[in-house]
Amino acid sequence: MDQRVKKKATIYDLSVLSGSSPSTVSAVLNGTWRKRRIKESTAETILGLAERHQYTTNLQARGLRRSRSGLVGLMLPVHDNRYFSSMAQTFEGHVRSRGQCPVVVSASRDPEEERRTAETLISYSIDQLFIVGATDPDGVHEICEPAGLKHINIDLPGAKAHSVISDNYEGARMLTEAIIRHFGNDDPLRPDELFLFGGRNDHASRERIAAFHATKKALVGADPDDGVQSSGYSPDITLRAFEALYQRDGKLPRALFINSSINMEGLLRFMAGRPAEMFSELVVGCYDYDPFGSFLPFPVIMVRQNVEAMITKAFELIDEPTTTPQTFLITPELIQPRSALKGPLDTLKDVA
Amino acid sequence: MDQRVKKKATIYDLSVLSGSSPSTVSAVLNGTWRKRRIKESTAETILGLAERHQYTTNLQARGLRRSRSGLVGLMLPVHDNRYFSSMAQTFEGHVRSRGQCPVVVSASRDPEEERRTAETLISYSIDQLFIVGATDPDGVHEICEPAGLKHINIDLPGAKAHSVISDNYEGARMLTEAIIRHFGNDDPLRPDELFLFGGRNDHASRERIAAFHATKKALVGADPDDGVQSSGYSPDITLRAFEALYQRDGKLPRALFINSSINMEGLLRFMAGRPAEMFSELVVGCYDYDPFGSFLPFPVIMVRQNVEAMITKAFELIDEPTTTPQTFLITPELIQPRSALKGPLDTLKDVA
DNA sequence: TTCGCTTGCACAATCGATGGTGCAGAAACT
DNA sequence: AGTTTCTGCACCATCGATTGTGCAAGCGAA
Repeated sequence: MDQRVKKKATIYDLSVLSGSSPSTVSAVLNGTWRKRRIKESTAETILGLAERHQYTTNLQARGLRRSRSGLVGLMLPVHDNRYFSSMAQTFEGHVRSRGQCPVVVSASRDPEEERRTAETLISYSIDQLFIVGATDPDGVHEICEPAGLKHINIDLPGAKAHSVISDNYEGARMLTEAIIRHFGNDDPLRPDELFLFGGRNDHASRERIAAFHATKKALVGADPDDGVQSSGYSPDITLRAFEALYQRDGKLPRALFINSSINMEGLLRFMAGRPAEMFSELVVGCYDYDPFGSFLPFPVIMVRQNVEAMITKAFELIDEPTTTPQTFLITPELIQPRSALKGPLDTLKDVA
Repeated sequence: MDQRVKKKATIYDLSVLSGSSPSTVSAVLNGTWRKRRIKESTAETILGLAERHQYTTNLQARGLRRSRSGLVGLMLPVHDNRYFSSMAQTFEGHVRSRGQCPVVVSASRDPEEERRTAETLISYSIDQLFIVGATDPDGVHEICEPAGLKHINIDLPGAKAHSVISDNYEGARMLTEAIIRHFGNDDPLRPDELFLFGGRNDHASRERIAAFHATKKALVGADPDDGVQSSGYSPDITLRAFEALYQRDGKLPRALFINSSINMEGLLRFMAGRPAEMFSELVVGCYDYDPFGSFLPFPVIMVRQNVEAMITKAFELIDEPTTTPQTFLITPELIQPRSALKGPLDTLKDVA
């Protein structure tokens, strides 16, 4: 009856067992049997057999035939970061609720890796690809386009496909303003007391830096050229930038605008081994939200990008017929220090 | 020459173009052509054509034929957590270096979802499955086994397949001891001043709770029954547990053992809106490492599970012929407060 | 009784790649 | 020259599911 170490049952096995043809079995199992005018009793027989023999569809075969796979891809720069991991979590929920299978991979912010990854995913006939924070979105587009793969950019925009991104300018404006206002009028911040760290030459960083400049200039009157220290998206490079500045000035500035939580880890590395008092006067604004980061011993104002809204919008767009590429801005949210917000995990049920 | 919107080139297309048979083309493209005694010049011709026409292998077709896919699966409870996201990051590195394609999915700590997910992955003929923190590892095993899918448990052990897990007892022992010793002899901790929060009825929690009990009893002399508050792996349930305790005692205990970083987020929620001073005397031990968590305004001693070692060991084991299931313990590391450790992201190259 | 429609299903091609087998023609050997 | 051994490749079945098409049996109507 049951086949222990045997291979998995196929429609051909069930065909023999049921006395029906493989095509009938197939129709019954994939739900198209009414359309094919299969008798109810036949269907029941086959479904019973399928159950008993633990039949499961070979999705590679189906995918080959249909040239779709039911897989939906999410390409991240990295996993190990709360912004991107919450993206993955949210994405999974959406894909699952559509009855498809989420596949999350990271491409390390490497344009070459991004293209290779896209190619691999295409080879598996994934149905859609969500490209998050790609270094070279248009390069990926060039891979997806000829393959007829629907794709959309998230977090960093491309010119060849729709993009859903944070309103980085507005977010950085809010954040810069909040940092400055945090000092009040008694002891206002001077231009050389607020620095920006992190980011590289991508759209998000450029927007944020522009907003930083403009807002700083508007509110504290000036912004010296050395106020921005690009240090990539690397904790260690950021650490070295802090060390260099500290070396130069003999102290840290009173206020920091940190371009991402990854760069913020550079600050942590700078803090490690140094006395806590050294940071007691510090005020930090961080473009990204991390619940633990929000409770550091000094005020950390954060910007939470609206991941849920971005993913939702992306799903809306990706199904639409292709039009000329547009970029959609999603306004992020300013988060006051010491805030523990709900996240995608909160929708999961849990038992104590 | 090039086919714009056309479908992707197949070996049949190249077969026509090159004048060779499909099987020859196939052999050339998958590298087995020397074994098949294909002339070098023939191979070159075909490779040239493949290049020119942007041929890429249809991996679903290959997978169907070979009944393997080149996909390696990682099943996580959730993405949005530094422990699991670092697991994903590390895993990806390993899989990539083996020339395969990582697929990361989460199953929400739901036994049913875990089994469904495994089944889906099997339907895609994934080659191996790494099962992380599964609620019901043996249930997943029952799915993998008949399908002939190599699998291994990580983080939470199963009885039916090899498991690689943290030495939870030792980790919790170290952590409990470190918490207690943190108070020194001047003002030693009393039994009713140290509570454990979080966890559920799984192997890891049981071990940790056992070590907590034993160590606490050994070092502070006793451990009242109410010293352990299971609150699942949910921030909100943990929050409510804190609130209940606070309600009861009118204050927080001086020391907390928190079972995971997810539960730690429950503490953050408790902190939100309450004055920082309320926590100035608190000492926390957290079983999990989160770089931001390490720098909270009170001492947070953390346990970092050795993800790299666990993944490495798991890869070693999964290739070996199946023997009787064994559990391998990987010793975690005690992390002093205010430590910013390197993680899997540090191996990535970055540009400023 | 015969025509025509419906019901219920079987047949067979197809998706793209793989790999066992077989077979010409050339080269080597007797 | 005849036989054996390589070379170099073509042929074809196969993986499992899908789907357009065809067709026999059943049934009602004329």
